[in-house]
Amino acid sequence: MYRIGELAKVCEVKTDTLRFYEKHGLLAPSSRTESGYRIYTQTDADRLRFILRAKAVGFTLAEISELLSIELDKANWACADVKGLVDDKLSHVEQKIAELERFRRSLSSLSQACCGGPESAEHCSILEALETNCDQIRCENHRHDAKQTHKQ
Amino acid sequence: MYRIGELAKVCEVKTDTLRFYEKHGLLAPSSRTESGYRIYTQTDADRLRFILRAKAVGFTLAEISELLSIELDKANWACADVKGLVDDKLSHVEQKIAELERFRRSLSSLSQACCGGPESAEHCSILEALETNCDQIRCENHRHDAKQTHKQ
DNA sequence: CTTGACCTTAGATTTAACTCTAAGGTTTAT
DNA sequence: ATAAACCTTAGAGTTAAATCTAAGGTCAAG
Ligand SMILES: [Zn+2]
Ligand SMILES: [Zn+2]
Ligand SMILES: [Zn+2]
Ligand SMILES: [Zn+2]
Repeated sequence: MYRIGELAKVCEVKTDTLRFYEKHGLLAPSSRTESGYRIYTQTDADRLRFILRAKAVGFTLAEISELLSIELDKANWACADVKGLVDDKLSHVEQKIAELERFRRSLSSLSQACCGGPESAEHCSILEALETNCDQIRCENHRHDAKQTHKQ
Repeated sequence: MYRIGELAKVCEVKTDTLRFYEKHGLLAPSSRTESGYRIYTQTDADRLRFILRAKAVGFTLAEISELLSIELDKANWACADVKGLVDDKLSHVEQKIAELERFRRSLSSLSQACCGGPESAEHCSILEALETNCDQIRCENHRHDAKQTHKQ
């Protein structure tokens, strides 16, 4: 039996978070004291840990709600249903990774094209790429107009 | 010279977006008609394309504001400043990718541990992993209690 | 001269997951 | 018995980047 602050401490979340989960139907305390304080049982704590593990693999709270309703009524759901949720999430995550990979490659090209030195940005390859077309980044370092080479 | 709807069309954004960029200091039309309609010049259009290219490589609008203020006053900024913005963004993107990669690996393990069949989820490896510890996923397929093997 | 496409504004709504605030009641220890 | 720590509620604020709404003004064509 835990009060909200105790459960929050053992699970390393804030009391606000537990009230938020309750408001959103993810986790309600099994009972209340006469004065209205929330009382969580071990079962409640286990449910919270389920939620936190699901969060740790990337599920949103809406998805976790689905998982919890399956968890509470396993007999009426199939492995296919559970795996479906996981696979949907997996492909979503893979899509997001692909987008970020595109960002990473573009940024990396931009970075490599710029000397990063103390010279004026008037001829910075990064700015030039953004002015014209990011696909056409000249990956060799740009030259600043002065005859002197870049300071190292 | 474009009116808002024309510029929106050639750059494939919504008029709402252009008004939003104006409200947030990213792009203001060079003038207005007597009746208040926005008039964008070619320079304005170029600035919009700069913004859109920067978005395409992952910069937020706040970061794009910084880039734009450098772009408008290149002589007083160094390559180092520009490259710094790019490198900060790059490491941020890499961090985000790393997190999503952890999600991807966990989800992939979960997916592989589940038969995905029409059998009851009572012994689903995915749910068991979320109940106990996601790090200890048995990657061989679980067995359902019935003697019959899973339907293919 | 009216229809329809386009434009104006300010402000509300969306999404996700909290986080914070204000104003007050309860428990526990000293 | 009083102070500190804890609890309660409803509701507002945060972040990012739009997107939508309402109520109304402008302009070209037929
Ligand atoms: Zn340089
Ligand atoms: Zn440079
Ligand atoms: Zn199965
Ligand atoms: Zn399963």
